[in-house]
Amino acid sequence: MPTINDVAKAAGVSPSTVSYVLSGRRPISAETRARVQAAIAELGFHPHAGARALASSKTNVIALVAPLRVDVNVPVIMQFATAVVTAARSYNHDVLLLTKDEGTAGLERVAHSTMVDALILMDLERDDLRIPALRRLKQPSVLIGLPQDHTGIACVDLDFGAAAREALAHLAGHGHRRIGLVGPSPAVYKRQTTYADRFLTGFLEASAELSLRTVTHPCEPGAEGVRSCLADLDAELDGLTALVVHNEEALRPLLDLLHATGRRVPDDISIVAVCPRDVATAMPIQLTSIDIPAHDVGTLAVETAMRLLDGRRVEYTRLLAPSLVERDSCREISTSHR
Amino acid sequence: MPTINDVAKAAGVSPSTVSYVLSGRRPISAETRARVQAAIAELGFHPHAGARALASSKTNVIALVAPLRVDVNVPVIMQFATAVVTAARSYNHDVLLLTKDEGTAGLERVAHSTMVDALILMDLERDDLRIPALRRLKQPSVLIGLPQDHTGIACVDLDFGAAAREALAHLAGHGHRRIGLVGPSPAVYKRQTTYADRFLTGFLEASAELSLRTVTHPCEPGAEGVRSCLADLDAELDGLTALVVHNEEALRPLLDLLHATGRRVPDDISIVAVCPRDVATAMPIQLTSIDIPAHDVGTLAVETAMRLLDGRRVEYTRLLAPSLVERDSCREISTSHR
DNA sequence: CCTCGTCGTCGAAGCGCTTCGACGATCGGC
DNA sequence: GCCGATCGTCGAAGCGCTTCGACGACGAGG
Repeated sequence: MPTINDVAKAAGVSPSTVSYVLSGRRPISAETRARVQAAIAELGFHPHAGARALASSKTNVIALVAPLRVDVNVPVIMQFATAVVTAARSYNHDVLLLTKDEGTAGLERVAHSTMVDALILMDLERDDLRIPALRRLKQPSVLIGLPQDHTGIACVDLDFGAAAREALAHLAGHGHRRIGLVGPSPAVYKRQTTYADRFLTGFLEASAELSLRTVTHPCEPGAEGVRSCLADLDAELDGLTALVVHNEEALRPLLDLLHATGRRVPDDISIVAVCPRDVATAMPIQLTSIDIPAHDVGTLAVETAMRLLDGRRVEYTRLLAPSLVERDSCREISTSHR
Repeated sequence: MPTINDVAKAAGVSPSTVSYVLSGRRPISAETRARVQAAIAELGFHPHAGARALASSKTNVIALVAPLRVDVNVPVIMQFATAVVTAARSYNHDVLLLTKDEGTAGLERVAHSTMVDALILMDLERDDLRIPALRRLKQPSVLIGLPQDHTGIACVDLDFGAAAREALAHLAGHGHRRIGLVGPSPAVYKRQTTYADRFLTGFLEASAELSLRTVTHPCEPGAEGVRSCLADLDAELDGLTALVVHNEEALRPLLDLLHATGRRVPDDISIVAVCPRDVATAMPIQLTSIDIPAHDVGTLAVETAMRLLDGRRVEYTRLLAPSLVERDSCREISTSHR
């Protein structure tokens, strides 16, 4: 492996000149630069990352802390990860992958040993124990999610409150007045990931504002969970004409169940789902849905980290506006049904 | 951030002694060791990764090159990644996540700049262009998959040939004689990932050995693909009593289709699936399946990399034996049907 | 009782890079 | 035509660690 000294000799300059050619931090004559670049290319020189990190205190690596349990939301997590890696590369950074279950210790390990310049975490809980630890690190962090007290730490997420409002507004605009919410599983609420609450709050607010009759229920996984959730919703409010589904894994069994019980979508019942685009379109009926913009969120998280790294200002809470895409699962309700 | 010098002063020893306490490469008296460790704990010392890498030429990081397109096989990829990260941590290594689409250049970048000690790649194609590049690197690599010419590079994978044989043997053992294979999508064959061929070859061999009547077909994604695949199978061989399904995403629509057309599983038709355990059990009917042991493969890949790193011998081709788990989708065929 | 080997520790060199200060050369302004 | 600023380059220091050789001290073997 050639070093910067080899390059310097080959180009007939000093090592520092090579360094300045590489970093552009000082003016170098076109002629010298060309000679140096030729030498670099010829020798196949790549600067030693460790040496660089040591001398410059920058690693050009960011940590991504992902929940790698084999979970329900695997596809979404993958999308986040993909977006983060891709975006990081576009800023000439690499990504070190950590699992959530290394917890606080893992964060401190990579931060203290200067393996990374910044951290991006996903799947934050309401009172996430990692947050105080994060504050103590010298590296900046960006959260994908919105825990309770995130003062001083940048957060990026979909605006789930607005998403709920948009879902209801859409249905109300189509004449629906009696609407049920199929929520995430109780486990999600228990895990205290705040998006569930934010969605629910938005849902209830919009329901009140629009004077709707609504009813909400969490939904256990599996066909049985869906069955009982729907039964509960029906029991608590009859004449439901629409469902908002904030539970990816419930979608499929829900559609099966509706089909089996002869309730046609959208003729008898309309549905707005909150899920990634591809899930909405992979269903037997194309679902009108509010996208979970994992790609945008991941990219934005990286951008934010980069701004933080070069000392630019950032907004500490960025909630992306939801966007509803109409497909085939909602229909205008005739006035007679209202 | 305290340095090794701070620790040395606090403990009243020289920096090299601290280093030897950390690495254990030279004997240190119990007393000194205790003093040093106390100083380390008190100061919260973590060795600087870059400095370490520079001085020792070891980074304690391995690269994981994953196909991060939003693909069909997302859950399996996640399982590989999880296993690799977890296993790597157990060897005190971290994982740098690269995307497959950085291609050869990405590999060379991280290898030449000494960011990683070893590489693990997944989703290898038959004549993968990255393989010659890998051979030129000074870091060892381990492949998850089995490309054509992998001389000198360690490979780890499920033995898909044996998996096919096991599936057929199981069905034959239950009296089935006319069996169809629902294969991966044509895109998979086109992509030249060899597992599809290995499975198919094993299937045909076993079919011959067991004197079965079999028919095989790739299966396009989506309900329509499944419908036409099944139609083709039925057309080419009537009286099918069993299906081997080597296509995760086809499972769901296939079961729907069979249900809709009144063919009961397993009463009218038996099924053996090749898919991760959790997919098999998430279906409306628990599927007898051959597991894709992503966790084991990932762990083994890391182990192999570690052996390579400390110069121990490894088997250059490790194909894990498949294991079939009986669930509810196969039944003994009565002799009258044979 | 002397020697040799081992144990425990130290000091110094060096890993490959960045960056600061210095310095000659060049150039524009008056 | 002279002075100060700017440009382009160099040398050296130093980032924090590992590792090699050296060296007392000490115990065992003859």
